Amino acid sequence: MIAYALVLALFVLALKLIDHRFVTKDISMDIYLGLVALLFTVFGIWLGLKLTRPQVKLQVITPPFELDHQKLDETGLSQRELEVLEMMSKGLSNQEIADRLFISLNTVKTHSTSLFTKLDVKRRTQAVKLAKEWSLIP
Amino acid sequence: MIAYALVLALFVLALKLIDHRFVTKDISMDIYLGLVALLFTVFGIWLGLKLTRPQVKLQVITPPFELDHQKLDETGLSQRELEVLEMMSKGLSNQEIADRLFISLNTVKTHSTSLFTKLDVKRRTQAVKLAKEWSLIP
DNA sequence: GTTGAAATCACCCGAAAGTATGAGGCCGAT
DNA sequence: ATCGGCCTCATACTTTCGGGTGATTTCAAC
Repeated sequence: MIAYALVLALFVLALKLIDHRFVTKDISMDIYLGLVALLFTVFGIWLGLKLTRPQVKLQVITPPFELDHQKLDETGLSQRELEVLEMMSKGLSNQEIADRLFISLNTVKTHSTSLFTKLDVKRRTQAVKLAKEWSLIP
Repeated sequence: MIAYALVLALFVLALKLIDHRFVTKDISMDIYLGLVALLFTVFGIWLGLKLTRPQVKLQVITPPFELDHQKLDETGLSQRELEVLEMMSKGLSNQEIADRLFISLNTVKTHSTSLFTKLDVKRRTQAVKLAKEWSLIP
């Protein structure tokens, strides 16, 4: 605030100086006006930048997850398989997944096996890693 | 460019209009100057914003991984345990980790067990998930 | 010079994960 | 109507994981 007031005062001072110099030398009104306009345009640009720059904060944004349908189609994963995969990524065991999905442990194993085949991996940790890289899961 | 020229022309026109109106009415020079200054300050602000805004591109930056030493100390993980954890996150089996680290499978198991205890998790998938959230691994 | 943390390894055992194979029901497409 | 994919489940088997326990060595710190 004080800084802005000071700068403004300086400008006004400059204005007055130019005023006197030009008026005494009887130079055309248009040129004088042009100078003033130019001066305050520059001032405006400076002011605008000063006011908006701090607002542009550098911050790391975590982009919201969005499923890559294209990649999903490529893998050929079914809905159920994707669900199981997602739960794996949350660190759940096969039994916990079975319980949450109201299906048997064996069925979860079947899904996981076929899911591993489609992703061409051998372990759930690999599957999760790959699925994240391919934006199949958050 | 053309747009800017047009806007500038408009401003000059407005200036002239004000000029005529005020001069004919014989209003004080200071007020006239003040108005001009204000007008061009606003113009400057607008111009400055127009020119700089497009430069501020919205882009998602993947921040380079940096280990959170603070969190690492909190967990009390040893160097070897961290290594094992990192390899787990790459989807490697205990045997593969043992081979890459030139240690026995049993030793890897020991490390993983103590690592699970320190992170308070039960499975490697949970450990990997947590470690990522805590910036212990990329 | 003891103490303690870290790293190494071993053995056992049960639990979980993963493989192989088969099978039944459902549904949409040819 | 039959064919294929999906979902479901089962049995049997192998492999991997993880817990428990104990031991040795090294190395730095007190």
